[in-house]
Amino acid sequence: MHRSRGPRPTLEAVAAHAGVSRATVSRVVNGGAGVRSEVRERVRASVDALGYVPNSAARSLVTRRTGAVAVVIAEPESRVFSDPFFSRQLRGISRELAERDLQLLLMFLEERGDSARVSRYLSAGHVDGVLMFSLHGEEPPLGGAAEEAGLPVVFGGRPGWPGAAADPGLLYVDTDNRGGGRQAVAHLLERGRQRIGVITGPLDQTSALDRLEGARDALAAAGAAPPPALDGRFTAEGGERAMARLLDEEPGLDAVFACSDLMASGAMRTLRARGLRVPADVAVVGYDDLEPASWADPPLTTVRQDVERMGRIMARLLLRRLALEPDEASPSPVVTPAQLVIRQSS
Amino acid sequence: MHRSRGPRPTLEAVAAHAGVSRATVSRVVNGGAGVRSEVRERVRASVDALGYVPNSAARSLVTRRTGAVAVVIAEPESRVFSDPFFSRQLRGISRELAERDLQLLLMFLEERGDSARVSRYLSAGHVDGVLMFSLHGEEPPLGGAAEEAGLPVVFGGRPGWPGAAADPGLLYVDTDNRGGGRQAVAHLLERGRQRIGVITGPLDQTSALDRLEGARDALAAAGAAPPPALDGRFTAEGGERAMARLLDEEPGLDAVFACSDLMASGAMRTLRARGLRVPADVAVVGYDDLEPASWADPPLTTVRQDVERMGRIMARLLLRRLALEPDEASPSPVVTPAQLVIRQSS
DNA sequence: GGGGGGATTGAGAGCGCTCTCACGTCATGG
DNA sequence: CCATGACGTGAGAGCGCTCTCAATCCCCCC
Repeated sequence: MHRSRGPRPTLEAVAAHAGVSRATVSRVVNGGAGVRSEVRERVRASVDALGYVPNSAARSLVTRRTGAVAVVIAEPESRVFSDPFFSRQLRGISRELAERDLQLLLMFLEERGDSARVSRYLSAGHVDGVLMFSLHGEEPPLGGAAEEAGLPVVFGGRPGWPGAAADPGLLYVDTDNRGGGRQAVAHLLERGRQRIGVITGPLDQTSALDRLEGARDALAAAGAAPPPALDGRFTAEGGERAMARLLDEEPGLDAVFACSDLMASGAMRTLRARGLRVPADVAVVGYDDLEPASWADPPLTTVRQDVERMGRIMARLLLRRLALEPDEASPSPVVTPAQLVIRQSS
Repeated sequence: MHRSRGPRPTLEAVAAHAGVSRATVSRVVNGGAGVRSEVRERVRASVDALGYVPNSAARSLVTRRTGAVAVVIAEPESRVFSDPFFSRQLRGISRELAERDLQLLLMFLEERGDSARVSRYLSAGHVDGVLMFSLHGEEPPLGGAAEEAGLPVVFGGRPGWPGAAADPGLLYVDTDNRGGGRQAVAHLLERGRQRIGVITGPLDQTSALDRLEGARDALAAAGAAPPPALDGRFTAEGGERAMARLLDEEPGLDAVFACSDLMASGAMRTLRARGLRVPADVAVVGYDDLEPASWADPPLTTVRQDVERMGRIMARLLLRRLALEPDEASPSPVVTPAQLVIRQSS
């Protein structure tokens, strides 16, 4: 029913067509409360007849709402996409936002100049709120810019910069990385492994650090010494190299906890290359439970986190900050559980 | 230098601060042409002092430009993210857009209702153009809505709906799937394989269809019969099942071309389960050259496509449509090459 | 039958910005 | 010395929408 071509119809045009005022059309378009049903139907008919769609710029000029939320990822896209962690989280976010008819705006913060660009964008009022993934923990990245612009922010993953822990207004969603690390190593201990190595991620990320801490917790609880640990940089190649060095440095090693499935896959490559059997000679536990983890040979024991749910929760926290979600209590950070999935590699 | 808190400063405020008119400030903010350098500097100083950032809603209300481009993916996010094809393409797109200071707006079109939502969003003038991935080929998905709203659209992948081929205005970027399929199978033939099976993707996607056609081309060129082909749905499980059926139905099978690496990984699982060696008993070629392809055991021969470049090209085509990129010739579809990467699985 | 009150509706004032035009103000050339 | 531009600047008209506020209408009850 769209009268196509020509300039898009405005409220004014619809009003004229329906024989009412602009205000009335506006009311109908925005829910139609307080308009006689007869008039409402007439206006709706005109809207359809003309193919009217509200101009969002005009609308948000006056409402100061954009109906969009930015997801800022301060991480190279390569990492983001090679790591299903983000994808799943994004899916959760996107689902949650879609339900509220909010748009998701994805922004990558990769190179130096990007920061200024993104910052400018956020300040320009394109979005109502920000979900931020900033994994490298040095300093509050764009938090400043966003907050200055009065935008509510929710972080994905526990922020690691100094003072973050002390900031009561800081909102984030994280998984229980420490608990996950603890479970992984406790499991290896249960299986009777004696010398357990850890392949960690970059320790400037709280997730990497927490998993290592969890591993230490488990060993400490069993009265064992802290494990030898090497950084595998969360990549397959890093895992490969770290495994090699661990084997060289710890001759009796009979188990390894790799803090990501990617690193575990690299580690298994090294083990295979050296003729070591998994799990007979060396047991391997990963982290993440990516899909490929189950294809590995042997299928990988790993730690699963409900990442999609984390995404949803992030979105929900933001919505509460935006006060779209009426809720009495002021929101606070959320940590979701991690769960060991036992397969054949351990 | 930002005077924070309080309402954000407007042009008016900057004008007052600098002692000039709103128009002059606007000129300075938008490039500063035609303003005496002395005045320009004064205005710039005021902008800094007040921390002025233009209100994008107000701006695009009058300019009818938003500075944003939507990427619409008519595919479940699960698929999108499990398939690095998209991620890389997105990276290319995002890079290209970032260089032009355009924002990327990612939208998934997953469930039934999403279509209306996205369509509404596009019509609402939130974006200047659309990059659309619509793989299932039945009908022009949102093309209608976008075009009706006067938005330029570039498709990722050759659209497959009836009449698409005939539409001269249709802009898309694709890889040479047919050529890739041809290379894969030609390679297997060169290796002396006699009975080659194909595990295809869903044939309602042009990419899947083209790869199969390519395989047929290669066999036809060698004077061989068309290959047995089964749909593996572009998933690892599908590949597993398809491989099993192929083995059952084609006893002498000594090679398989799986039209995606995921399916190849599934196929290899089946082969391993049946005690068949790769490549001694059955050679395997995949498609995509995902990172995990090289971790496989043995590392997977596959077909690589420069996906990131495809993304960049898509973005560039759109920019030309938007006339941001001055260019004499009217843009036309682009097909990028595919390249066989030989590893140990064949 | 008249008054009160709630439900509808319309008029109009902006939201913050861009852009056209008209209005100086100088430097130039006849 | 004045017409002629070129250049710089400001005034003001919207862009399309929301929202307040006042006007109007209708219905009910005394």
